Amino acid sequence: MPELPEVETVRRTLEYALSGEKIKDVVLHYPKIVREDHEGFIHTLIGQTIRRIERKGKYLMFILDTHVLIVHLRMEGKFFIKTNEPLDKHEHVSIIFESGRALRYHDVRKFGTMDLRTIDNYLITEPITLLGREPEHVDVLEFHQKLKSKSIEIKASLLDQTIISGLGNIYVDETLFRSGIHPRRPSNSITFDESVSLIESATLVLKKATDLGGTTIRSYTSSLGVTGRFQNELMVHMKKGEPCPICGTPIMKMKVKGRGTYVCENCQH
DNA sequence: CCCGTGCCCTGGCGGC
DNA sequence: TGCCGCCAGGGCACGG
Repeated sequence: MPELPEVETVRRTLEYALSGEKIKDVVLHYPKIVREDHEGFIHTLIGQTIRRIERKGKYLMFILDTHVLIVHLRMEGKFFIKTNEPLDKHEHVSIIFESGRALRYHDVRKFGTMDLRTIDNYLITEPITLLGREPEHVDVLEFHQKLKSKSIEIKASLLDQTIISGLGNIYVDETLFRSGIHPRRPSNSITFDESVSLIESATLVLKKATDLGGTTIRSYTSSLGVTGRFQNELMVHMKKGEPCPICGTPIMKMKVKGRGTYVCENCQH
C-alpha cells in the first residue's frame, strides 16, 4: 500500500524517466479509474508534455503544459513504462508518448483514481485542498488543537489525511510504537508533549523509509521494479507474535478503525 | 458538524 | 484438486 515514501519513490523514478515526453494518445482500458468525463480527459491530455512530477501527501501530480494529472494509487496502483509489450490484464490506463513508449497504470484492485485540473487551480481545488500538512511541516500547536477536538481513536486521526497527510496503515503503526502511544487512545487524551513526540516519530519514520526507497511487503513493488528496503526496519507492523524490539513482549495484532493494527501492549499506553 | 459503517475490487488463503 | 467464503484497506458517500 503506497504511502508517502513509496509515492515519493515513484515520483522520483517517473520524473527522471518521463520529463519531456509528449502525449500522443490515451487509452482507458478500465475507464472507472478516471473520475472525469472520459472523452474530455483524453482530448485534454493529447498533445501535452510532461514538464515535471510533484507529490502532495499520497497524490502524484503530473505537471503538463496547461493541465495537471492527479493520481492516487490507493492500495495497489503502480506504473510501468513499456513499448510494445502486450497489455497485462491489470493495466487499466495507457498513456502513449510520441517516443513510442507508454506509461501503463496497473492496479489489481482497481481502487486508484485519476483527476484532471488546470495548472492554475490544481492546488486550490479538491482533492489537494483536502490535505493537511505532511509531518515534517506540521504546526504542532495546530495539530494538538485538532486532536483535542476529536473523540476518535488516535490511529484514526493519524490516518485522516485532512489532519496530517502522508501516513497510511504501516507508518501509523510504526509512528505510534516509537512514541509509546496505544492506537486505541482517544485523540483528545493526547497531551501536547505526546503530540510533539508523534510528529517527531512520523517525520523520522517517513524520512528513513523514503531514504530506503519505501517498504516492499505483500504485492507492493514500486514502479519500474524498484524495490524498497524499509521492510527490514519495521518494528511492529506485520510482526504478530514476534518479540517487541524494546521489551521482548510478543507483538499483538488487533483491529482499530477496521484496520489490521500491530502493537506492543507493554510499551504503548 | 461529528462519527461509524459500508462500499469499491480481486487475489490469496483457510477450510472441507 | 476445486470450490466457497472471507479478508486486505484509502477515501468517500451516506445515515444517525
